Amino acid sequence: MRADAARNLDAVLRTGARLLAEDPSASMATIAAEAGVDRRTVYRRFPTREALLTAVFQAKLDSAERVMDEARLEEAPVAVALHRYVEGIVPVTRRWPVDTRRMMRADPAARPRMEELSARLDRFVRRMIEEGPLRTGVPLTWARATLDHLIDTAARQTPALDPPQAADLVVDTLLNGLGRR
Amino acid sequence: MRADAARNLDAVLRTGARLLAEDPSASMATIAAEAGVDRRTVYRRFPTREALLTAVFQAKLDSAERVMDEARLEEAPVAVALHRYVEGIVPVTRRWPVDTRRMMRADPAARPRMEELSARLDRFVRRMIEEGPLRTGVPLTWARATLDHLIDTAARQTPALDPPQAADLVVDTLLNGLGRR
DNA sequence: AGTAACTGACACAGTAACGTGGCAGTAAGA
DNA sequence: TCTTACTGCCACGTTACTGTGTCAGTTACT
Repeated sequence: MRADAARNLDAVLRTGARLLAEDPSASMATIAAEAGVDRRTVYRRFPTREALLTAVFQAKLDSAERVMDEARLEEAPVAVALHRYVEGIVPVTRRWPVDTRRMMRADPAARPRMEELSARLDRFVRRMIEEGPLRTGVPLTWARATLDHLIDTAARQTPALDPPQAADLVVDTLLNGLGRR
Repeated sequence: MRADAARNLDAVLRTGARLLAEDPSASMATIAAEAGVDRRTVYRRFPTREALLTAVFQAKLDSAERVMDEARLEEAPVAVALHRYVEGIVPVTRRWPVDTRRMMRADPAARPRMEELSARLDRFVRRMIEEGPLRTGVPLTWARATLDHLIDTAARQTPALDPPQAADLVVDTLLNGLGRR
């Protein structure tokens, strides 16, 4: 692929992710314009609107998977893996702000992969409960949802924080809450 | 207004809220069908699609405002007000699951009212920091966002929990986190 | 039981987005 | 410098949704 083509492809993907995140019904024309590219160029890379969505989701899933691998969710000590995962996933959320739930509805084909990642995270959370960091009584689904939302909040609401700082904040809030100790 | 008309109106509003929450581009035809009502009937109550959106938002804002009043956010002891607010707002979130952020974009006219409620909640969170429950160092925006998201999670992910239980969970997680103590 | 309000069904024009075809111009890379 | 991959632009048919008109039929309330 030629260099300019690759540049355009990347611009479309990223712009698409951004616009679709804040308005899922953003038109192909709008995305193309915002990416500084002709509408026809978008259609050349992605035959249908759905294909573009799929590509965006794939990109997000790829990144998330890589982060999980590098955090060594399955083997590393939980405390270490947790911090590393959050630190890695925050930039991914910022770069691909598309909503995961909507993603699954819009592209059923991505579901199995999505659920694989989700299950992996669930196993990690269970490990956090069993091996110490998390209280024993806490329901797995609640812990999981809380972790997801804290990450989301840190990624979106506090763009000023760099990933390590954001990870500190998330982990501390998850473990200790915001109350006086 | 006749009784059947009121029933239909309510059905349309609630169905609209539900469908629009999971797909902001849900068509009037879909909403009408799901509410068991003719498309024309919806248009009789709400001249435009936007009018329906506005009505849904108004309904949510009305409920939220009432909850804040009843929780006496400004006067009651913070611990009491917090629990009462969460307990009251969880059913509101469940009944009107529309996303607040998207709401503001879709209906700029609702913005001032929305921001008034938001500011009220911000003042309450500040009071929580000053008067004890929350740690002193915690940034207001982070505390606020965390509270909002915990409420959201409890309302959506754990439909089995009744409002008091959900409030217990939210408050405990907010103050103490999920870590071992 | 009678009246007025309300509803459902079909039909219609207007608009916006999707996806496609063709072609001249431009810029990357040998 | 030359080839060719790539782009921008205009035009077109198709589909889906919005919003409106009409009217006969039904249902709530007096």
